[in-house]
Amino acid sequence: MTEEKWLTSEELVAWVRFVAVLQLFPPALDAQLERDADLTHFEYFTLAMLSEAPDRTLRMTALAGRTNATLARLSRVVSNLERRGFAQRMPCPEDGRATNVSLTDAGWHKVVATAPGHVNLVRSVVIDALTAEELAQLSAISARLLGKLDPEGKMAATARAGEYVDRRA
Amino acid sequence: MTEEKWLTSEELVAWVRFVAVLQLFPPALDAQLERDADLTHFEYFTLAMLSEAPDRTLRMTALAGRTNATLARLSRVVSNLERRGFAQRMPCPEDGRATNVSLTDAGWHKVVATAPGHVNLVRSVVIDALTAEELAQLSAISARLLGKLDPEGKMAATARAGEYVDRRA
DNA sequence: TAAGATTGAGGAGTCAATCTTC
DNA sequence: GAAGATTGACTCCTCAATCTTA
Repeated sequence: MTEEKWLTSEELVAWVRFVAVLQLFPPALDAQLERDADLTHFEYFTLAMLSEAPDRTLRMTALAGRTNATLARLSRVVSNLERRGFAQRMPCPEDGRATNVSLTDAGWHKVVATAPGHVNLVRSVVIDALTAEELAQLSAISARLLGKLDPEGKMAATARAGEYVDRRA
Repeated sequence: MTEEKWLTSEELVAWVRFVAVLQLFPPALDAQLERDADLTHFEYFTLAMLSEAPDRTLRMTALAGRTNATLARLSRVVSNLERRGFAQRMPCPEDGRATNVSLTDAGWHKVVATAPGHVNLVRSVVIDALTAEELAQLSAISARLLGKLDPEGKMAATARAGEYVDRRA
């Protein structure tokens, strides 16, 4: 407010391009997953995070952190996944206030069946579109931005990062 | 689908970090603008694009391109801006099918009053958080991604990129 | 028939209020 | 009182259908 500093033209171009990416990328992720698996990207990401957890189970709050979501949003999405048979809620034995969410067998199979097609999209739009050097730069830049967007690191998705590991073998 | 190629661990970390940015950044933009100006980021961006246009006027389709939005979404948002007195619709004289949207004086003042605070957010989260080199890398990487996300370049926001120029003077 | 734009219906997200357990 | 989680009310977005003009 009191700064009165504007953007140079290079800064401006960078920002407007980046905003366009922020606007166009999420719909592209949703489109592929809804078409091929009838899942939003957020639903897929939620199932993927559960599939990586011990016993394929997490508390609501922990899952909210891994998916960068509010508890209110997650609660509705989990209800929906539960209705479709992909997830299941149970009271947490250790803390009566908490709720545990588990991936069902059907949910596990859903992730396994959906992952390859989704990875192909990620490869084609990001991984293969950039040089190895650029991808490393994107990774570093994202880490810096997350430092500002989530200073306390509550959103722990970054830490584990096992979303797309190969589950065959 | 038929590729069966998975991600290396470096690729995975880069992707999960970037997804977190995609999830956290838009809410951060909305929060600042709604708090300080009672506008969503999309509404602000729409007003800003109009403020850069000749006569502060654009056809709906052109404005949809500059804002990376569908016509259906834009139509509802413009109705809302019109109701609040920031924009105004008029039939296009040259093409009876088309609609022109203009920024009103109130809309112009709204953009001018809102821009400084928003620029401060952009500076603090992106511009000042990155080195000059990283910002240039982000710009180049964004351009590459847009090439995949919008191959035909219909979303023309990138081309003009005058969103945040200093309008004093 | 296609292009430009709008709208109805339904789904998804947000904020604030609420309930229960710690 | 605070933490964990859910829900009601409202807004926003999407898809498909529709209307008008070219």
